[in-house]
Amino acid sequence: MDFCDDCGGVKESRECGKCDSDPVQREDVPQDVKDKWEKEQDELKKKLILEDAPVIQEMKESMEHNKDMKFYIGGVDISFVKGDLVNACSAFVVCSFPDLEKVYEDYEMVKLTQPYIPGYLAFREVDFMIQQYNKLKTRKPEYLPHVIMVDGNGIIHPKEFGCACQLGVLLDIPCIGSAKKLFQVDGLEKDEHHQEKIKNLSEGGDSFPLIGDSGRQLGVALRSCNKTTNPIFVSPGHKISIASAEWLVYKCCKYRIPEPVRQADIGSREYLRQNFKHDEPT
DNA sequence: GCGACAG
DNA sequence: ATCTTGTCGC
Repeated sequence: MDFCDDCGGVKESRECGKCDSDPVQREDVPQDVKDKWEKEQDELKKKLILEDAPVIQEMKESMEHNKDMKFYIGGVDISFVKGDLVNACSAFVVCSFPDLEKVYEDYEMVKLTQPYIPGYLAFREVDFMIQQYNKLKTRKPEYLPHVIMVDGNGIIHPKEFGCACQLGVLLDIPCIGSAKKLFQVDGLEKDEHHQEKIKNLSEGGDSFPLIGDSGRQLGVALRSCNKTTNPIFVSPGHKISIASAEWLVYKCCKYRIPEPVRQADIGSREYLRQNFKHDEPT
């Protein structure tokens, strides 16, 4: 029996929608949906700001001058039920900064209706995050985050408008993308050149810029702590510069993944393990 | 045409 | 995204 390298499931079961050998079975997304999404990205991109909001400067100043101001950083992530293409848990957590204590967490079962298409992740996941942000805004406004970190990319994206950009623009607050794998866009490659640069990241905080064929820098590959050599890929989502995004993400890393996102990841998996039974209560 | 393709 | 087991190292 064959197993899928991507989802680990039996190939014939097509659990991840990707491991089928029969292209006819593949859920081809209508071209008009992609066209619609592309136009929406173009529209939202007009509002994109890649400069630091005042609060980002405040955070830096507070750190540099030992003021003891407290800030809040949000982390969002969605965990899935294996073998279930629809049910998932969306997490929104808030950590204090700079101490990185979890001060708020919200988990919600959601139904993923839109497919995952590289380049259009936001259309699959961002609505739930906005929903949970609004819930937080109503119920615990004292914990509203000054910045949100997203498990995905900001401007490291074919249109320089990834998930973190879309969330940032729609909420109009600073957002940062932190991805575990390099999205190979604008000529960015994980070739031996790239691997060599990774080997040269000798300690936590080391990084190298990700500059595309266009000559534009889209983000950085960051060794986020000493415990790992495997970098994360950081790019601004909205209202923050590349340098500040890198700075803030590094400040949030106790482990490889920035703490707010890591807590959202851990929390949502745990929530599924305890609350999800194999027949969803409508 | 072929490979690549965040989560 | 999801699964799995051990293994190596601090």
